[in-house]
Formats: sequence, structure tokens, C-alpha cells
Amino acid sequence: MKQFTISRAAKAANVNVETVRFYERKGLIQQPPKPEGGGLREYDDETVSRIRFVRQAQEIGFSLREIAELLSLRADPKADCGDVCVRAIDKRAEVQTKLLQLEQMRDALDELIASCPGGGDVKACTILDAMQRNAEIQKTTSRKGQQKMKTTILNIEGMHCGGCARSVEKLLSQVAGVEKADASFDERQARVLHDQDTASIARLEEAVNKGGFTAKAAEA
Amino acid sequence: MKQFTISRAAKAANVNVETVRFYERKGLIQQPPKPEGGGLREYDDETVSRIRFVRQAQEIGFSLREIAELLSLRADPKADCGDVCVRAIDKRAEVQTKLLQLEQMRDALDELIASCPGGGDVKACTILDAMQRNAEIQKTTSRKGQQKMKTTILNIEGMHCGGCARSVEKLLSQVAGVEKADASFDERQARVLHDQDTASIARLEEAVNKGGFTAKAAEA
DNA sequence: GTTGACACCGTACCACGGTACGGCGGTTAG
DNA sequence: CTAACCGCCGTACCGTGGTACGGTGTCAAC
Repeated sequence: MKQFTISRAAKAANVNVETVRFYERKGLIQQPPKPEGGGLREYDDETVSRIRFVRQAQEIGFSLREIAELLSLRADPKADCGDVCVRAIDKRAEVQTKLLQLEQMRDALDELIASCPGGGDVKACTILDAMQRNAEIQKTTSRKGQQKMKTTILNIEGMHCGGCARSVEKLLSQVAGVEKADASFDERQARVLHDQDTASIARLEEAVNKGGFTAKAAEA
Repeated sequence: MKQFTISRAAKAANVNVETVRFYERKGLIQQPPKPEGGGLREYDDETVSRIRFVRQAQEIGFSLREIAELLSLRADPKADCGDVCVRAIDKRAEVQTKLLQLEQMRDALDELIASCPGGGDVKACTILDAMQRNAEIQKTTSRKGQQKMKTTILNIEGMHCGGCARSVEKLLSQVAGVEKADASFDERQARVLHDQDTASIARLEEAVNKGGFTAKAAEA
């Protein structure tokens, strides 16, 4: 196991020394104790990896707070896999949402790039129009007073704790057109207030299923 | 054309009134003049769309600064499509990189969720390890003094201005293992300093091709 | 013609993710 | 022995993307 001074560790992880200290303050990494008899703190390989892990996760879109959670899960010997699982499912849903948005973006960009004559009038630029159109759609779907809001009860299989119920809520609330989602572990159910046009029942079920549960609308 | 007060406009665009004013200060939207004879400023449909466009673009990953640029591009009659195109290509490369990372992340999460027995030891958690491994890979590829650095000349087709050359540089520099990338529009070439192991010539070509150009390594 | 509700505007404040700086101390090479 | 450099630590500061607040103006309805 290699030992580093703080500046070497920072260099190895490709960050600023101040950043290392900042992460220490935030509890993302442990500040190694000073060796007995005084001297300089010794940073090990482990810590360097941890810093790299932080940057990696950050780039992907996790906040430092979330990264701290992920890290603490691993560190806590009392945590059982269920906790991790719940968080993982939450995170997966988040990641999936981001992926979809990014894909949309990429496609919009591809469209623009493909249609770009390589010069000429900006008016020919489809991306701006495309984004504009997109914005209009959002406007339409979020226009107030025209939605058909309805509450649907979904029977959910696969929840194993209250945390799972919260996961289900999160999954549901990330569906466009969902106003409110409550899930109960005890009842194995979720109650969803949603706009039927935007958030069809099929979409709700799909969203829940993607999180590893099984949802079926309860018959009225 | 509908007219709004600021608060109605804000509501229509689904943002805070203060946010509207904030965007005005940042120059993202124009503050409508007060009507002659005094009274309240009148916001129109156009402005509301613009605000929605801002949020849309933001969600997708553009910063307010970039959005302002996009908007000004559209407003500027002298801007030609090439400028927009260059920006789009830059953005696309960025988005693509993020997408790949997110996909890795999602797969790691899926692996974890699938392997989760629903309880038990955290040590069984693969995601943390997976991310760790990822970080290790980055470490290895950026280790100094062991790479086989080499300069490769790529012939590039499809560039139509100096901006395109800069795009190519950006595309190349985002490939892991690339130290330096210079592209020349006049010569239709790019010179890349890269680590042969990490950034193979095939990868370089691929990266450039994804941006809508055609790259072929020049024979030595 | 008074009472609310907004509009308007400047300024302050917030969280996030850092970066910079200044002062002290220890060590190391010349 | 002394300069230069790094470690160490606290505190200040930065840009980004907003939100909040307080005072004054304006409008509209009762």
C-alpha cells in the first residue's frame, strides 16, 4: 500500500489540494491521522481511489451529498443490502430519467447537425425550432384547468419495506403528468393523482416495473 | 398575441416571478418597456415561450450562459448556420460522453439490484465495486510515464470552416488517452498526441466520425 | 377613497462546489 | 544556517442559479 502526502495524493487523483481538504471537510473522505510523534499526514491508495470515485460519480450527475450517501452505505457495517437496494432503485430511476433526457437532446442535436447545410441562414437551423416545439408541447401538457386529473390505485408487488414504498413513490412522481403519489408498504398499494392524458395507467405501471416492482391498476 | 402581467407570464412558463426578473437581468429575455403613460409592463407569448425554452435547454444540460449564446445566435441575422453547427457538435460530444457514463452507471445499478438478495451483507454490493473499478481504469490510463505517446495525423473530410476544426479538436480531446489535438481547416488534417494503448487510432477516427466528419489516419 | 393585491426595483441572502490566501511550522538542500 | 518549499488550518472569496424581502407605485373593486 503506497503512501502519499496530501499534494501527491491530490496529484494522483488529478484534483487540487484544496479540493482534497474540501472533501475532508464534507466528510467524503477521512482525513488520515497524523502519525504518532508528529509529522505529515499519510494518504493511502484507498483514499486516492475514493477521490477518483467521487469525481467519477460527480461527472455522471450525482451531487456531493448523494455521493457521501453512497460511500457511507458501503462503510456502514450495519447497513444491510435492503437499504442499498432501495437507494439503488431510486438512483436507477433518476439515472434512467437523465438518460432519456440526454438521449432526446442528442437526437435533437443529431437532427440539427444532419440538416445543417454547413453555412447559410440561421433560420434554417432546426435545433432552435425543435427545442422551441418541445417547449410548446410542455406548455400544452402542463396547461392548467384542462387536465383530466384522476386518482388511480395501483397494486404493487415486490416491496419489502417502507423504503421500497418510498421508491415506488419516487418512480411514480417522476412520470410526467403525475401530481402526487403515495405508496403504502402495508397495503401493497400506491395511490396516484395523475393526468390521464399525459400519464396513462400503462405509463405508471411501466415506471414502477422499471424499478423492479410489479404494478397493476386495481379494478374500480 | 396574448398579453400577460409578469406574474401571469411566470405562471404560464411555470417559473417563479423572481426567476423571470433574474433572466431579465441576465439578458436571457428582454424586459418589455412600460407602456406609454405608465402602467404595468406587458409580457407576450413570445417571452413566455422563451422562458420555457430556457428551462428546456437547461434541463438538457446547457448553462444559462450557453443558452444566452444560442438565443443570441438566433437573434443575430449575421450568424450563419456554421456557428450553430459547431456548438451543436461540441454539445453532442459532451452529451454522448455523459450518456456513456450514465449507461455504465445504470448497468452497474441493475447488476446490483439484480444481485440484491433483499437483505444481507453490504459487501455483496456490486455497484460500489463497479464504480471503483471504473475509477481504477481512469487511474491506470492517466498514469504518467508509462504511456506510449505518439503523434498521429488524421485526414479529415467534412470540415467547412475553422470552427469545424475546433470541433474536431474537441471531439478528439475528449477521447481518453488523448493528450493534445490540433486540427487545421486549411490542411484538412488533425494532429493528435495520444497514448496508443488507451486511445487507438480506430477510437480517434470513431470519435471524429461521430461528430459528422470523416477521419482516416494518414499513412506514414 | 380606502383597502388589498400586484408590480417594480434594489439589495440581501441561499446552497453548491470549489479556489485562494495568509500565517504558522517543519524539513531539507545547498 | 538559511532559503525555499511543503504541510496544515482557518477563513475569505468566487461563479452559478436562483429566492426572499422591504419599500414604493399602481390598479381595481367595493
